[in-house]
This record gives sequence, C-alpha cells and structure tokens, in this order.
Amino acid sequence: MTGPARTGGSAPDERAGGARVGGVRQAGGVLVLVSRAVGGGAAPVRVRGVDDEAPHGVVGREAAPRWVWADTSAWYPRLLADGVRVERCLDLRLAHRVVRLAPGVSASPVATGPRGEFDGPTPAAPGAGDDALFAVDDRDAAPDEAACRAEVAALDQALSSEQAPDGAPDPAPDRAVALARLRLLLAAESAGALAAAEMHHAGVPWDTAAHDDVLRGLLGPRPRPGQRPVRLEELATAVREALDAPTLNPDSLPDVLRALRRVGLPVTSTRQWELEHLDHPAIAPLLEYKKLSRLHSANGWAWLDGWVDGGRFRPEYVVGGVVTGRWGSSGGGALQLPRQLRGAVRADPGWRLVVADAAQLEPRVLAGLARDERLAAAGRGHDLYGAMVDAGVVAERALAKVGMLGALYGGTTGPSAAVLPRLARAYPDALGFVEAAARAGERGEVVATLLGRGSPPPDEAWLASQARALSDEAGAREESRARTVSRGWGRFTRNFVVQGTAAEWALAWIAQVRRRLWAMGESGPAGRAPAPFARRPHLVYFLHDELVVHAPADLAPAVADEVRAAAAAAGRLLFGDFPVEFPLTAGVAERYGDAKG
DNA sequence: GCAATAAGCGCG
DNA sequence: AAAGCGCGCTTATTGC
Repeated sequence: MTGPARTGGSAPDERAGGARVGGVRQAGGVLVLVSRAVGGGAAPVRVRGVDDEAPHGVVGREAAPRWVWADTSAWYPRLLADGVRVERCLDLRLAHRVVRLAPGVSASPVATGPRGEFDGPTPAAPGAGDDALFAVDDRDAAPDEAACRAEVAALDQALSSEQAPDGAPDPAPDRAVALARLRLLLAAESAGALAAAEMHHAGVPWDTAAHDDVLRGLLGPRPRPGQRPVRLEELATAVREALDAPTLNPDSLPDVLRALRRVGLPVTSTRQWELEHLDHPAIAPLLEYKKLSRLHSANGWAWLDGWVDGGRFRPEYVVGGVVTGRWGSSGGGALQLPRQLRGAVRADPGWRLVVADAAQLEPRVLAGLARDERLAAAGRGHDLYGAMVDAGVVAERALAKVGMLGALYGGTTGPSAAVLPRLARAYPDALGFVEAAARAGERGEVVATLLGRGSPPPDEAWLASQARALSDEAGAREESRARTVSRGWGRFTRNFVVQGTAAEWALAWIAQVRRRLWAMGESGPAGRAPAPFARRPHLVYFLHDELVVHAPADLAPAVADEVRAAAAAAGRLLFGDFPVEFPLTAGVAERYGDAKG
C-alpha cells in the first residue's frame, strides 16, 4: 500500500519554475515580472529568478509592485520560505484559462489561438521516489521570458476597453462593464492564488492528541497496520452473525450485497440511504461499520501520520481547480474534513481561531445575479429561509431550504419540485434566471457567471447525441436518451451560474480578508506560525463559503470585525448598490467547531 | 502485476 | 424508470 504521504509527495515548491539538477534548484528561464498595474503598460522590472536575485531587494525598490508570473504555485512558495509576502500579483496561467473560456472575449487571440503552455496545469516535478531517469526537465515546460511578455500583451489587448471591436470609436458601455468585470475576476483569482499559497505555508494548526482521542473513543486503540480496530471487528462480527455469513468481508460490496439478498432484503446497492429504512438486525451494525470504517480509512491514524507534521496540516489548494471557479484541493482531502474532527483544529497557545461562514450564500448570490428585489429583501436579515416563511411563500423553513436547493440544482422530484411553483411566483426574476441558464445549456450554449467566467462547451459526444436524435431515422430510444443528456447539461449550466458567481464572491471576500489582516500589523511575541506570519493574523483554512483565521488572541475580536467588513466589501465589488446582503456567522474560539456566531 | 474504473461517502 | 450541482479520496474489482 502506498501511504497518503506518498500520494501527496509533490509539494508545490518542488514544482515547475526551476529544474532540479543534482539536488540543486536552478532558476531556469522562467520570468518574474514586476509592474505597477495589471497589464497596464508600465515597464516591468525583470527578475531573473528568485535564486539569482534576492526578491526582498526587488520588492523593496518598488512602491506597490504587482508580481507577474506564469504560475503563483510555482513561484510563491519559495518567496514565502524566505519570509517574503507578495501583496499583489497577476497569475498568467489562471488569467489565460479564464480568458480562454470567457464568452465576453471569445474573439480575442487568447481565446481563439491554439492550446499553449498557459493552458495546461502546472507540470508536476518528479516526486522524491521517482526514478531520476524519467524525471522531466521542466525548464522545457515552463513558459520563458518571451512567452510571459507575449501573454501579458495578449491579455492586455483582450481586456482593454480602450480598443473597440471592428474599429468602432467607443466600446459599448455594457462591453466596458463586461471587461471591467473580467479584469476584476483576474485580480480576484490571482489574489486567491496568493492566499492559497500562504495557507499552505502557514498550515492548519492541528492538535494530534485531540484527533487521537476522537479516534480512540470511536474505534478503540490504534491497531497494528493492516488490522481492524477492535470496534470495527466487533461490528463486522455482528453483521456476519445477523446475516449468517461467517466469512463475509464487510469491505467487499458484492459480498455484502449478496449476503443481504440471501436473507431476503430487496436491495440493489449498499448505499446508506437505501439501507437505512430496512428492518433487519444486520442493518444497524452494518451502517455503523461503514461510517466508522470510512473515518478510519480516510481520516484515521494513517492520515495523521501522512498529513500532519509539526502540529500543522498543510493541504495544497488548487485555485481554479473546479470548472465553476471553486477551488479544489489535493492531498489530505482538505475540503472534506469530517465535522467530527474539527475539534482537532486548535489555535496555538495565546492565539485564537476566527471562524466565519457566509450564511445561505448561493440564494443571496442568485438574488444579486438576477437582481431579484424580493429575494434580496428576504435576505436582508440573518435567515433568508425564515424570511421566506414570514413572507408567506412557503409554510415552513425546511421547505424553503429544500425548494431553493432544488431551484439551484434543478431538482425535479419530491418536496423540492412540489414547492418550485410557489417560489417561481414569489421570485420570478431569480427563478427565471436559473431557468434561462438551464435552457441555454440544454441547447448546447455556454453560460457565464457575473464576472464573465464561461462554462465549458459541451463535448463531442454531447453534440453527437443531439445530432443523432434530430436525424430522420432516430428512434424513440435515441430521442429520449438525447433529451436525458440535454437536461443533464442544463442542470449543470443552471448550477454553474450560481455556484460560479458564489465562488467569485468568495474570492473577493478572501482577497479582502487577506489584505485587511496584513494591514492590522503585528502583535505580541512570535508564535509558532512561520514568517512572515509569526506575529500576524493569517488565513489557515478556506472551504467555499467558510474561512478560518489564526490570530493572536488580543487581535481576534478585531479580526472578526474585519472578516465581516470584508464580506460586505465583496458584496459591493460584485453587486454594486444592489441591496443584497451577505451576513456571516463569525466567532472566536480555541477550536474550529467550538466557534459560534 | 499494475492501471483504470466503480462504488460509496466525506465536504460545500 | 430515473436524473438536484460541484468536488477528492479509499477500497475492491475489473481490465489489460
């Protein structure tokens, strides 16, 4: 078995940007530009590479430098390792990928040109265990100086509102707005990339003993490698007895399915929701086995060994890793930390965690996106769903929630679908907006978020299935199949506009938080956090609509205020004067999970 | 024997 | 009959 540490062995500072030669990092031909504005034409200062010229000196010479580089995740970790913080940057690879798919600039050379070195992911450097013979010299893969300069110019041209298309004297006002929004998106993505690298650098403060306590309480003492914990072994025995299957392996799905059917249970899978309503003595221990087994394998002692080091969990965030613009993560399952274990996230002595969570983010984003005054009004206050009940739209809060989720995801069955007509009557602009996005997707069109991120076009297979259904000899089966596929894509585009715009709000929020935290300055004696954060509040965790700041205790209440102010600022950045609010539940605590609004 | 896939479940 | 979106990770199984 390869352990989790092995899987995540390529730390970002071992990635492209310089090749490892004989264990010594070489700067290679990768360019770092420093300019005063994003693609603003200011003469860049060239840094030949952070190994060649001390970055501290370069930053010090510039008033408000904006670093321009091919890839934040390739460069920034090394600056941070030297204790250097970058205030602003332009990440060319992230920018390129946004412009490539943005419907608003689909005619620009960046969008129409062939796939190039800014389209792909960061080339992974060879891991520690790989054979040197097959190691890739990533100097070939990393864009060189000329490529970076050309990319800056191409982005500049694509996003410039100075130049109207087709030689028209002035760009249309709405086009100027669209371009300004795209520029904001690029800035937000880049700021997010900085925050992501900083969070990896700082790490999540992790209380290994508390984690171990949770595991021992639920599973029993740590077993020898390859052995089941005692609690799991007990449950396995109970399941075997209840099913009269002495050799049953509870980890084998076909095995379990066969055994359940043999005792007469009409199951087609071993999914929790299918099992939980069955009345049989094997079900309870089986479900508990599955739950605990999951905890053991995904976040058990092996996870602790592999991912927590020196009291810090350091996941790698993948900015722009999800089509909608959300972040992904790699290593340790950072975005799936079970709630059970959040008590193991614990502030250092003399420090606190500030935990903030945007309440009902997606419905509020939809209200702003669709400029739905009535939905925005329902969200003015803390509980949007409660306000929907008070407005007489639905009878109870649970229905408001499930109905709204159905509208966002495209639910077609159950109580969610049942209340949709009421929501459509109460909030025609909001519901009409997601409905239009769904219809566009069904037709094979692309849709866009508020700031202009485009959805990926449907692939060849999608187009082929639609074409087949339209041909004369298409049978009923083919037509129904094509309809199913088309509706599936409509659900994706429906959700894309909301999830993607929510991700943009979150980027703006985190960018604001990051800036405001730095502006708070230093406090108290140096803690365990690495430079440049040893005496400063800093972000340590981000989860779509939730963030955690690690702060010196005396600053924590002020940090909570800044986080709230940042949310309001993010709302104004995206939605201007439109009266949509973004309340947070924010609290100060020693442990993540203890924080209350 | 190793790589890809499926099932299932954790998170929002 | 089934089909509410987006992910990452682990294990067992299948495929080459």
